[in-house]
Amino acid sequence: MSDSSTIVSTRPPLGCAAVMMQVLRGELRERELPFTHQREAIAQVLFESTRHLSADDVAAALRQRGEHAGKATVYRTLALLVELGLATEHDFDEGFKRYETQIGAAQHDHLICTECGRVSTFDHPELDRVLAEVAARNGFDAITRQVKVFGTCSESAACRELQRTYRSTGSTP
Amino acid sequence: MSDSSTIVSTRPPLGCAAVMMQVLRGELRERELPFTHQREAIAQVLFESTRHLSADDVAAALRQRGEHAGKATVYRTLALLVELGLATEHDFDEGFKRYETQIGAAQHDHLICTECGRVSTFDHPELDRVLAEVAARNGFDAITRQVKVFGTCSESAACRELQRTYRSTGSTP
DNA sequence: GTCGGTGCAAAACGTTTGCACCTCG
DNA sequence: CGAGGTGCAAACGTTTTGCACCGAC
Repeated sequence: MSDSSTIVSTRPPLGCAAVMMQVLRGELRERELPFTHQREAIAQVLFESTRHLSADDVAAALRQRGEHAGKATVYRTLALLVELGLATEHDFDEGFKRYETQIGAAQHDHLICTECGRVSTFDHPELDRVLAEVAARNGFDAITRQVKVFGTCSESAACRELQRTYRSTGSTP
Repeated sequence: MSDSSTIVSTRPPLGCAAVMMQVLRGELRERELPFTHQREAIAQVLFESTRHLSADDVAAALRQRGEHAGKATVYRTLALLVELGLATEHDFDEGFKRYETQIGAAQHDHLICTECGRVSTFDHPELDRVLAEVAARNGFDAITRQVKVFGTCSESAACRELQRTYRSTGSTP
């Protein structure tokens, strides 16, 4: 078992994209919804990416591949993927949403650097336990959760420098 | 347009509006920023409220008190309060932001009912410990966090009914 | 008196929608 | 062939901004 709460700049895509695409195809067939070129291209971009993509990022990635989809279609398709459980939507307080492949039912949470914008993920088993306990204690049926820790990362020299500054002055930005 | 009718907070009404106002006055004086009527009125509305207010809610509350502030001023003042550490901004995925008085440095987290919109708060000491541990392990300096659990509450009969349904079918919305 | 705040309207922003046309199945 | 998807532009709702005027200190 690997140490899951270390910085993994993202999930390994490995052969995942192909598998996810098969899942998508199946979900669409099951619902008798068409598997269009645009849906394939947009899903491909998301499934192959190791980052959290905005709708704009997806459109740009398509352009770079020589493909194209109107932004309405990008939004509609991303919403569809979320609805099918193949993607998750995140709001990192940037004024827009980001999307990420959702592999299986596994939840993971985010450390967001307010300096450089890097987002890293972690997964701590105790967190699941604690939140389940809180929900139970409040008669609450949890469906999904969002755990975001904002702060300063130690990935770049600039961020480490900032950490040193904050620590010595005891201040926070 | 924001629909404020559904959001209820379980945070106990504190008689600390006056105290918070004093803190605000002090912070402004320290920064040599003027303590205007609008700032006072907007802060008063927020400090006296036990709910999570949208900018629109604040404007409406002002109107009800016979006061007035342009929406630009409302937004600017709420941003100021956040910057001064006297308020926090929340995004409950409604398409707009909500604001809440921030008392001291205490963090608290939210259970959000996706059915009725009720927002309740919780504070679990273990959560602090777990998140601090995760941050430390990742060389991350945490400044603030957001923990949101979305699901179904048991406050109303309708929500309880829904819980029963989901439990028996094993499905999630 | 001076610097910043305020109000209004207009702009900006990400996102959604209406509608004619196209495509998958 | 028909249900549904797509593209474009226009609409949307929230938030921000430009600018002339006003008010706190």
